[in-house]
Amino acid sequence: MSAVPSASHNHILAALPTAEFEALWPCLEPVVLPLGQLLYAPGSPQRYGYFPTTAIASLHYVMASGASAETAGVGHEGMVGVSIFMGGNTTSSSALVQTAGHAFRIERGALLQAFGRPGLLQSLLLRYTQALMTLMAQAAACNRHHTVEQQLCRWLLLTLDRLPERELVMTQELVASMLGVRRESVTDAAGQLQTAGYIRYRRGHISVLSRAGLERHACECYGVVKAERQRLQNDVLYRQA
Amino acid sequence: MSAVPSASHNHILAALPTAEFEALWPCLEPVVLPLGQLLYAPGSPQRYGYFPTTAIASLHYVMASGASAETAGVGHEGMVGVSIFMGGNTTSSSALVQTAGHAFRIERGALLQAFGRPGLLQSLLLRYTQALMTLMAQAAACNRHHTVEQQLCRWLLLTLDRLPERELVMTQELVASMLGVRRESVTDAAGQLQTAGYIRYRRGHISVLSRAGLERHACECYGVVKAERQRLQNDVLYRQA
DNA sequence: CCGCGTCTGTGGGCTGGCGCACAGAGCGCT
DNA sequence: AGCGCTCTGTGCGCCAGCCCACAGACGCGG
Repeated sequence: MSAVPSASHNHILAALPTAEFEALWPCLEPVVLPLGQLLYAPGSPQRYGYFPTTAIASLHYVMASGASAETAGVGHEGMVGVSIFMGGNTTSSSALVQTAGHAFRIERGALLQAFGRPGLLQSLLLRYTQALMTLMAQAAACNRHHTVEQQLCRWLLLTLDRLPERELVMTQELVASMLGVRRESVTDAAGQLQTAGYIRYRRGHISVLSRAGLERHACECYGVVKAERQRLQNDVLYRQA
Repeated sequence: MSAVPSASHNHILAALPTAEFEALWPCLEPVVLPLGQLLYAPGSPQRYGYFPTTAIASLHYVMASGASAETAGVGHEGMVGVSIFMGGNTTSSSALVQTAGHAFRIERGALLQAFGRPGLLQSLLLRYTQALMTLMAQAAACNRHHTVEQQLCRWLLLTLDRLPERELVMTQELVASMLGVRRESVTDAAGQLQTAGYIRYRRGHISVLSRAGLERHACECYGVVKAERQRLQNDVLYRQA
């Protein structure tokens, strides 16, 4: 995590035409995002937007009781803080860093200004927001209908897709809070997967041994999300051409 | 359902300045939406956007198994088909008419054009889309953590808020498919509420006798959604001024 | 006014996930 | 090397919601 990854690691920034990128560049500030950092608290105004390069953020909805659920994850394919340009100033969700890493952040005002200028950025951001809605819709259905084990597989795969390694740094407690389930349920499910030989668990580190196995056990949601990401990516390339 | 309600019944249309509304008006076509009509199938391109006046639509996510879940409802406060201007052409959700009534529809191209013109419409639509995301995020959490009875209360109240009457035309089967649960679970929950004297059920008609009772039994989500709607409404009024 | 189709109520068995409580085990730190 | 904290494994009892099957009940159309 020492060298700052290039801005082009973020798909949205990478898709911008040179002129637009150069106009934006002075407003982008590289930041390190440590595991667990809260990027937005629900209801509070958002000062910055974040374009992750190697970090992964997780959007959560937190209820009055303290129970919560992940509604979407954001990695290098997207941006955290869409409500800045969508209007309304605040979200009812909170965003926290799920995997430590780098990102570029931009001040609220600068983002608004850039969004207002005609150009590709606006349509990229809107298109991404649309993809985010798809994720959320699916999270709702997945939460209702799929088992914890299926969801764990899906979640592991989605996280893995955004990482260079095959190992993630993550306690079961944390995974549980991501999925919005008990820690013990995760222990159970992870135990199954370990017995099956798909993963190996050791105190805050999960190594994936068999993607294929996980994919077999994951719910359909994984495939759908992956396809949507691909579609988004294609759109971006197409527009860039 | 005979006379066509005025376009001003839709909050977005009502909030437009006269000039903008008049530019849009020729593109708006009043339509009657019968119960159960499918406005969008998942994955297929969307030809029209809809601004409900008295109708209510329901956005569903349908899984491969056929199981589904409501991700958000859309009434006179909003618009169906935000993905037209957000980009990406299709949604993975389907939209169907949950309560028969009227709406104004607009062709995809006309909507895009109107959205592209600088003016209030664009920010109203974006602001509304943001509210929609809030709904979806909450649906995800609510599905995970709250009981069917709580969700039924919430759903009844939210629907009631958009209707002039205190009675809704709706079989339990249909309610079940909205909530993404079994019909029997709805029968159970509705039975409880009827015993408590909050509602009266008769073959496809639900009469609400005590809002207060429902509100006590609903999960916190109802209050949150209502507050968000209010906030949206205030934004709209503010911008108009 | 009668019959039939649809909608609603009920019951029993089953399972996934929750809540709680506690035992062991790994890792970091001194 | 040893201590202590946190993370992980396990074992209960419990309940909500699912699946399945069927009986009654309402209401519409002939």
